[in-house]
Amino acid sequence: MGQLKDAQAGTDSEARCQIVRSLDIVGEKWSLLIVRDALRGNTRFSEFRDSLGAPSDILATRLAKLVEAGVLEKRAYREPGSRERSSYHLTESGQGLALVIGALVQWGDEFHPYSGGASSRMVDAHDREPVELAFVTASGEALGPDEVSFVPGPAARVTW
Amino acid sequence: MGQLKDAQAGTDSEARCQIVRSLDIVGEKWSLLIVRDALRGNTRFSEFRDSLGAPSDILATRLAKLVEAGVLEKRAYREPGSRERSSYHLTESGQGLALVIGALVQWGDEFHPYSGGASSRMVDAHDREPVELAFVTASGEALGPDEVSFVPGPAARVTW
DNA sequence: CCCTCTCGGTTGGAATTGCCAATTTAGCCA
DNA sequence: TGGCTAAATTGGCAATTCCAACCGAGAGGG
Repeated sequence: MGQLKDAQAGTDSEARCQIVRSLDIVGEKWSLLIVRDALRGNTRFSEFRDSLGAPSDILATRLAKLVEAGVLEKRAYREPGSRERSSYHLTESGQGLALVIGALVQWGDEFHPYSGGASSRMVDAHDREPVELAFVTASGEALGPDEVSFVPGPAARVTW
Repeated sequence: MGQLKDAQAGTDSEARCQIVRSLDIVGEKWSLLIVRDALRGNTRFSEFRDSLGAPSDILATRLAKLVEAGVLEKRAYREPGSRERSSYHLTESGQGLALVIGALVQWGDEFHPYSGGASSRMVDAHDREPVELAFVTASGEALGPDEVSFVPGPAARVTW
C-alpha cells in the first residue's frame, strides 16, 4: 500500500508506525510475491510475469518501486547473441524480507492448513534441516506469539 | 488481497502457494493494521475506525472477512445503559499473526529505519525484556534470513 | 536492407476496489 | 415523541488493477 498517506491527522509519512511504513513498501498487491519469486532465484521480467501471472504493467510498476525502495537492484545482463536486458536481484534488504515471507508461510501452515499438507517448507540452506520462525529473547529462549507485546519505541508519537 | 483468484492456470484456490493463501486473508489494505490494533487491545468498531482512520465501509468489510476467516471473533457486549453491541477479539489464529506483524516491524526497523529511532519495540510480555524474531533450527540455533531456503512441501503443485 | 523474433516494457479502456460524506438502523433514555 | 450513540450501509466519485494489444531496440536470417 503506497497509499496510507496520512491515516491519522498530524502524522507525517516518516513518523508513522513502522508497520505502515513497511506496508508502504511491500504491502501492495503482487509486491511480496515478486520478492518470494526473487528468493526462489527468479531475476527476469518474463520469469516474474510467467511465474506469477501478474499483469505486465503492474509488474513494471512494482519492480520500479521495489528498486527505488532498495529491495531489489536492477542490473543489466547480456546473453550471447542477445541484446542487453534488465534483471532484478535481491539486496540485503530484500533478503531480509525472508522474515516476512516466512512468517506468512508459517502462520498459514499453522492456522489455515491446506488439507493436502504444507505447500512450502523452510529449511537451513546448508544442511536442509527444517527451521521455524520464533520470537527469541536475548538469552536465546523461544517465546510464543502470545507471550510478546508490542510497545512504543523512542520514536513513537501519536500512533505506533 | 482476496483476489489472486487463479494466478496460474490449473491451480485451484486450495492448492495455491501458502503465501498467496495467507495474503488472501490478511493481504488486503487495512487488514493487518486492524490485527495490529487488536493486538494493542482494541476491540470495537469505533476504536478501529478512530485509531486507524479507515473508512467505515472498508472497516466493516474487513472485520467481516477476518471473522469469517477465523482471525477475529465477534462477540456481543453491553455497557450499562446501552444496547447490545459488537466487539471483535483475536482468536488463536489472530494472535499468531503477531509473527507477521513482528516480521514487518523488525524488517522495517532494520532496513528502513526512521531517523528518530524505532517507533515500536517487541518485548517479552512477562518481564518486558526485548525479543526479536529469528529463524531457529530444531537444536535452538538462530539463523539469518540469508541462511534459510524455502522449498516445496508435500502439497506443492505447479507453484508453491 | 528488410523481415521477423524476443524480451521488456507501454498504452488504452473496462472493471474492480477504495474513499468520503451522508444516511440508516437499533435499542436506550428522557 | 424525539434525541443519543455505536455500528454499520449507501451513493457518487477517485484511484487502482486488469486485460489485450501494441511498441521498440537490438539480433539473426534471407
